[in-house]
Amino acid sequence: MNEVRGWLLDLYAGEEQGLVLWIITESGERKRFLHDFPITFYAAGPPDLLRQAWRFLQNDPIQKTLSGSEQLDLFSGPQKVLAVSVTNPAEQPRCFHDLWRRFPALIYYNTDIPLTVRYAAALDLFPLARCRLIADEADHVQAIEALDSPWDLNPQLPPLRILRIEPNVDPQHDSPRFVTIHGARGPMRIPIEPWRGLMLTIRANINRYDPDLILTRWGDTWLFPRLMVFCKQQGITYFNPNRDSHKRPLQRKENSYFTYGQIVYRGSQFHLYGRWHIDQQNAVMVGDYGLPGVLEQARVTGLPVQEVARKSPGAGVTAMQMQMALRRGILVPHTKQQAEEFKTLSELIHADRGGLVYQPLIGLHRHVAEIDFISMYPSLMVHYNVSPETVGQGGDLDSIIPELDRPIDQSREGVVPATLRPLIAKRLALKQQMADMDPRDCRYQPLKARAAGLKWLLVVCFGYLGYKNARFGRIEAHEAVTACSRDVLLTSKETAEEAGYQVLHMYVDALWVKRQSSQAADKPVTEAEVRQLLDTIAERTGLPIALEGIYRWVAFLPSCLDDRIPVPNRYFGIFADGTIKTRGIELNRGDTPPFIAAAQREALQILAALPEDRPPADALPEIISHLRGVIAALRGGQLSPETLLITHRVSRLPDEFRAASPAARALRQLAVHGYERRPGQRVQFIYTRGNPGVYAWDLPEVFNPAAVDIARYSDLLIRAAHTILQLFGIEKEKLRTLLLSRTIQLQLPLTRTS
DNA sequence: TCCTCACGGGG
DNA sequence: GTGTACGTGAGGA
Repeated sequence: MNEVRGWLLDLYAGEEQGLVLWIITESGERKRFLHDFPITFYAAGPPDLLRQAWRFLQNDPIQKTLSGSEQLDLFSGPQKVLAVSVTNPAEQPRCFHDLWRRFPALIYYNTDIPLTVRYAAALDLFPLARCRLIADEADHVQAIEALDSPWDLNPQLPPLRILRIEPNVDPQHDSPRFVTIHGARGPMRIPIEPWRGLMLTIRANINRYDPDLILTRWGDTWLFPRLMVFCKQQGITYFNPNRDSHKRPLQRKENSYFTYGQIVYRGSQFHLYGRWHIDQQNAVMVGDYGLPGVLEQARVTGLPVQEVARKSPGAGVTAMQMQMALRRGILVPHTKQQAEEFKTLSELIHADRGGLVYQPLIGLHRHVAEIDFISMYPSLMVHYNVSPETVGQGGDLDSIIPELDRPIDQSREGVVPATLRPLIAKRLALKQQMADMDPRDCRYQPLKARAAGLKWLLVVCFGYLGYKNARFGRIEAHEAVTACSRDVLLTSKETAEEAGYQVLHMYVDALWVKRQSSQAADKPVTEAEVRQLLDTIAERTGLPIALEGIYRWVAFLPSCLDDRIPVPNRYFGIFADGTIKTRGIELNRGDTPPFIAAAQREALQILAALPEDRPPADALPEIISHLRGVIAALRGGQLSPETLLITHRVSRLPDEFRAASPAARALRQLAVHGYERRPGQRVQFIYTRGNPGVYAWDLPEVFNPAAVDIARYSDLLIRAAHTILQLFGIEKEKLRTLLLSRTIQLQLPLTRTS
């Protein structure tokens, strides 16, 4: 018998039996173990049908044990079920599938739970867990235990060996000539032709360095698929980037799927066994929270590292809820795998009609404090115990939320709040550590990435609650949360008003307040005063709340179509420290050409640079002169084509467009030259004069700068400038003259705002 | 004026 | 094989 201490690196079903575990030992070895781990799933239904199913399974050659038992359904309580325990995890999917095909009328549970999630629920062992195991001479695990927990704030992680491989250019648009390999030693450049040489070099590097993680760019969509195709053509069987030579890498096809109200493109995937492969170009969220965030998510969700790197956080939330259900002995219903997330982006961008939206007072306001609830929806779910199985259960009707016409059972913590509680606590604790640290400290960035990884799990969980296809979703629970949120915001408004503040605006989880005009409205409100208000609100609502900041001034914008109507989410302002915050204006949009976003930002920076005691309108001459400079550069052809690029994410194939929008015309241009864009991918173009009015970026022919549609870009610039300058009473047409006239007008017709 | 299409957060 | 918010704004017919 051997005792081994180390970290759990990888876990999957073995080909012949049990689970395969890869452990990075404390002494630095990478060791493969086998662990017997039967997988149980359940079927419920009429007794005679269950008896037929039992007989069917007895005649099926897959090794398993059958038993009758009683398990808890989240909604309908105890159920008599047939338990099917498949000895070899690799055979469980097929066993279930055969049964399901033969008995589609039965209700199935625990059929599609990821292996790592089952393992975490059964043994507290999650990806990257530190563990101690005892194995026999054949490396079969006899006993294993965790030495740390997903909720440890600063766990000790294994030292990972990382091999980086990336081509010199984007293979989608160009033909790479070499790849750079960065491993044990410094970078080396390997020519792509001949592929045989490239394959041998990569193989040699993998063998020599034995990396735990191969970090690539376009490894999913280009490098590995191409290498495999090459090897197949040449009849080469010895190239295997896995650490586990018993298995071939797992390839998944590219797809476009609908989620959060838009089409997302996900390239093909190339997963390894015994080590990880992450393609930074295909791991959508990696840019947001980086490798530390991915590892953090793997630890808390129990999903494999390679999966969390490529999936959206919705999959992580589902995994956490499944794990919680397994731990509590609650059945996880089988649903055919649909879109992985809630269908709307609403909770993400605060546009949910369920959340309270207030009409702001249009115009510029001085000395305004913005107060935000922290992770408001998750906090509400925990605070009010909102869960699919608690809403509408027990308790009396006039319970906690006046607006809510149904009770929420408070006798036991629900599955969803129980899942969220440690997540919220951990994120807050990490943020607390960050607050006590110098941002230049090398430990700061990883903390931030981990906190961001957790934040995303919290953000999507609310959407899941209302998603009818989610395992633990129920629309009533979703409504309960939004009802609670409105109640909380209204309570906050009352509290603020009682404390002598005027509430200028409220938006889902934030409110903007200033002193009542009777109370020396122009005297800056102090942080200490607002903190007092915060404490009162936190006390009355029971929710965590934070001061986003105190604005020198903030401007709420009217609708572009009717300047008397305010829109709730278009505003900008300058905080006391000079920081700019903007929402919903041109520079926030991904489809604004970079030079326009930059010009708008510059205008705001000029405003921010103004001494505090001067009125904002004093910045006008400098802003106008700056914008005139931008127009001059545009006319003079001094702007690089890249800064003129408009980026759109297209929702359909070129011939599926009903309207010849600029993006559609750019797509067609690309198609003519044999360049393909799948729905969900980006297309970039420049407005040009004449037909077709666009130049699609990435076209092989050279871009002619003389073709740029200067009038059109001027219009876009004027529009963006007007968004800011309308506050100073400058009409769009006046602005056009100010910016476009060839002679400089010395007198600026300015209306001062009070 | 109507229709189509795309965007949106936070740190 | 997946499902289509909602409000706003832009561009084209």
